Amino acid sequence: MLREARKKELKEKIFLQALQLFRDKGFEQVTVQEITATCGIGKGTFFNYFAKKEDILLYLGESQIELLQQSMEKHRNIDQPKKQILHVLDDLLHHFSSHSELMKLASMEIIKSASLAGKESKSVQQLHRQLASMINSAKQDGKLHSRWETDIIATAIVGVYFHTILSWTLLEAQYSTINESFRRQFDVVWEGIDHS
Amino acid sequence: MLREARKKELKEKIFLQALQLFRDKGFEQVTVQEITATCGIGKGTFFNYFAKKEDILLYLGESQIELLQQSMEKHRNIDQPKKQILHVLDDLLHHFSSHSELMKLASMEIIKSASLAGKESKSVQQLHRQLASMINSAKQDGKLHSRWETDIIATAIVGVYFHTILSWTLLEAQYSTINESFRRQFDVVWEGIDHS
DNA sequence: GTCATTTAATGACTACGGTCATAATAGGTT
DNA sequence: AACCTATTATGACCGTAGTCATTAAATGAC
Repeated sequence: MLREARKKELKEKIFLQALQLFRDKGFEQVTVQEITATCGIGKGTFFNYFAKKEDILLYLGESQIELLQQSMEKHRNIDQPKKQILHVLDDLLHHFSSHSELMKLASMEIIKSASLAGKESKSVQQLHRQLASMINSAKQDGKLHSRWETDIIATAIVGVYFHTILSWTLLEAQYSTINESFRRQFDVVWEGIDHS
Repeated sequence: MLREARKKELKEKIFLQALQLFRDKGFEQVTVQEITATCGIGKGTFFNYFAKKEDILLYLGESQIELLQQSMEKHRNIDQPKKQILHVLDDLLHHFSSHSELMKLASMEIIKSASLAGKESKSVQQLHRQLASMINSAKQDGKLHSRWETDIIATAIVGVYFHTILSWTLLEAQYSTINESFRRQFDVVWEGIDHS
């Protein structure tokens, strides 16, 4: 149906224009009026695509899922599960670092909406799911021996990852610092996971 | 000066009335009008004391500092630094648990404002400082031997603590679960800290 | 007590996020 | 084409956070 294609196209347009404006002027300084004017549509139309202004940031978080999948594809043939997961998460961290200001805001919104809704956001769920799938494969291929259930392992890793992101937003550190800190934390956690 | 006393008194009144209303109806459902009406003052007066409605939540976070100091006093004479710190942080967690809804919101605001301001909030700074002071005392008394600088140790512990808080807001878990998880994480970190 | 000055209180006003009833339009049906 | 229905666009409108010029009050000097 053409309808669907148009809808998605317009949503993408609103999303991209909004991001550009946010980058230029900062989230708070951009009004919904401004976004819609830039897109050549009426103000009300915005809210047909995003329930709240903040939802642009949630969508940004969700759009990282694509990146995640690309990265998993890229590192599909790495043998050691630890290395594989580390590479994937490092890709995410790296991307995060190159758009840090907006990504920080997006993280806040993801956490906030998750804590208000009492359930995890789409993007966190996805990360969890993809990690679980990597871990399961590794288990089945005999590359990982652990007494923990896959879900528990995935949760632990997501926890470390988010802790890293959070520290970053708080400490305003460089990518190299954060990455280093992440690796150290990951080492500790992995030691508890892998009983090979 | 009487001026100062009155000011503080009114700020406290606004703060307490606002908290009560937030608890009754939820943060979003309470208007500034309502808060000021309950206090018998004009709407504009609110903003002489708190720059934003959200700042009530930040103030709530800061008010935990008192609790922190009380707790440190209470456990001042515990010999082992590990036990001492664990007791203090457990007190904080426990208090957090008994006002969890508001404290979750407050945590979000603390993190948010910290990430926007690019620096840590008062409450986080205080926690860091007090931990550092405990650690330093322990070092000087020969009760703790570590190759790490005091600040690094304090940062690591604050990190674990905040990770715990964050997990809590995301997972909607019970106090006992969270507390258990915190102890485990703390054990791991402490192992890296203490080289006695 | 009176005047001057600093500080706090106030509510009309502004700007923006979000709603909603209505208008426009696309797709399908005959 | 003519009509009907479901979907999308729209901007007037509403409620509220936050501003600000003005008023009121407190403090201090003489």
